[in-house]
Amino acid sequence: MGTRKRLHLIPRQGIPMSETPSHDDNKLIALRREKLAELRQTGIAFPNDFRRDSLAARLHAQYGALSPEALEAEAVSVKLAGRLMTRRVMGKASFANMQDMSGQMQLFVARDNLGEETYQAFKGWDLGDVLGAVGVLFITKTGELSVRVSEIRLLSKSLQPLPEKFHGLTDTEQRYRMRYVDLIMNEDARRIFHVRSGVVKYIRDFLAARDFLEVETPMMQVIPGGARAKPFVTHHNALDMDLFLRIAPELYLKRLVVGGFERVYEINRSFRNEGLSTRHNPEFTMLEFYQAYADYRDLMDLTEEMLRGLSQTVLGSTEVTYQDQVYDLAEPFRRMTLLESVLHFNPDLSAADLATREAIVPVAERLGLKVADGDGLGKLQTEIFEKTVEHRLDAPTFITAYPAEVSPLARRNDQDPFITDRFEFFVAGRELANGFSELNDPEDQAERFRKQVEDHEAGDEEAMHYDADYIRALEYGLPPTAGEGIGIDRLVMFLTDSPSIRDVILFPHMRKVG
RNA sequence: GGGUCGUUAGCUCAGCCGGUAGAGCACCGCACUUUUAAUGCGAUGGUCGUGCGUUCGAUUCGCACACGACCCA
Repeated sequence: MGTRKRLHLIPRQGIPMSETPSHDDNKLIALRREKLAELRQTGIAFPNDFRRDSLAARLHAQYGALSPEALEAEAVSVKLAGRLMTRRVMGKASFANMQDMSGQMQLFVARDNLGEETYQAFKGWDLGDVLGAVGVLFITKTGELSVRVSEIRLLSKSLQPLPEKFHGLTDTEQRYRMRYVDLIMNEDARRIFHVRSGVVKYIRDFLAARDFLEVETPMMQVIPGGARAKPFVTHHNALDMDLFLRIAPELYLKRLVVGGFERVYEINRSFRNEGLSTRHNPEFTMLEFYQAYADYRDLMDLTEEMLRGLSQTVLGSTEVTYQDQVYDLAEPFRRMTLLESVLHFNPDLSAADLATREAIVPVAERLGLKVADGDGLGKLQTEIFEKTVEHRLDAPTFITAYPAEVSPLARRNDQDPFITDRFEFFVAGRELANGFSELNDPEDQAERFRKQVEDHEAGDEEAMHYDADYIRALEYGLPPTAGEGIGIDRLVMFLTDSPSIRDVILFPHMRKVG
């Protein structure tokens, strides 16, 4: 019971409602509870009949630039609602700041405008309380747009004291566990999730304008497919069967292309049963889209256009600052093959070192990679790429020509069947996107599934399963198609200068409190 | 999984060589009708993450555990 004093802040685990103590040993909360009890006795403690007609930010935009005289002449009446954030009491008059979804507005609250009784009540309210205020706009002698309040009411009593007004809530653990407090206190947290919403909206608009159809495919799957990853398992009671949370929507989306939805996309969660880090959350949001009669080159062009427009629209600029580095998305993205990039970043290696399994094994071992008997040339090439190149791909770069061995769902290259028509997109040393011309040869796909099953049986937990229904779908004929996945969380990290994926997920996964 | 660091008042943080803990904000009281980290005066608030050890004595030293942050695989 080590965190006794933290129980006020961290939600209790496993305590039934009925056992929740009715008293608080914290004086601040106890005092607020007493005030609430008094409210219950004198009337409706949580009224819901106040209607606002204005938002703080809109008023600043509309009236903030007016002269005090011009504003006074307009006599603008407003009704605002929001949370009391600060208060400066100077005897019979006070200033306060109220925060709504758009921003903050200063209130001038004076006894002579409200009457003694309401003014005393106002002084008894607490920071964090939700208020409704009616009044007239004016500009203070220090030049701040404010409301001269004529009526003010308490709408929701806040029992929990807010963090300190100047520093806010800074402890990362508490920010993630109690995101609601983080959002109340930290402008930057609000900004990130506004950007995130803007990113998703832009992508929907971008794809809708190009005739893509948004769909939702199963998140609970009998056969988890579409990626190399360990799935979560859950259980369906009525059917008495295990189901997997999806690791990717890919195979279902391609079934829809078979069905004639020639341009489809989905933006939603996938789940991968791997460790937590600043780059991995067990559930993450991915955009996947598929376009018939297009190849991976078309998608590289589309990706470039989308990211450029996205940055311009959401951030107002194609220049993105991430961790003190500036990336200009207006410049053409670099393109190189996987082998070219390995040679570029490993000047001591020659093409011959990477050309055969015999030559590459000692290279891999020298780099500290574990080489298994089943690892072919393509897998080793890719592992060397991941180890020596990936984190150094700073400027926006498409890497192409991934080996077929590590791309079981991608179409082989016509000239060189060892590689596939695939790319991954990197910026700031991180993979943001993965796309390829789809493998639509059902016999080749069946063969590659069989190879995956062999790997799985040999102990590779991430290897894919054989999906017979997907093969049957391909046998009906998948048009030549290209598809791509973009990690929305990582994209938002990049656009919001967030070092951790947890900064861009509202409720990131945390270990439960002891 | 390994390493490093952190956990002290509701929040943000000090706390030296081991002697039962301080500040600012918030809260409470008083004063104050244009403040904005309001101001002035006064008061309250602590199982120092948890457990075990060393010691006459542990917030401080050691070990284990919990949670978190960063780095590595």
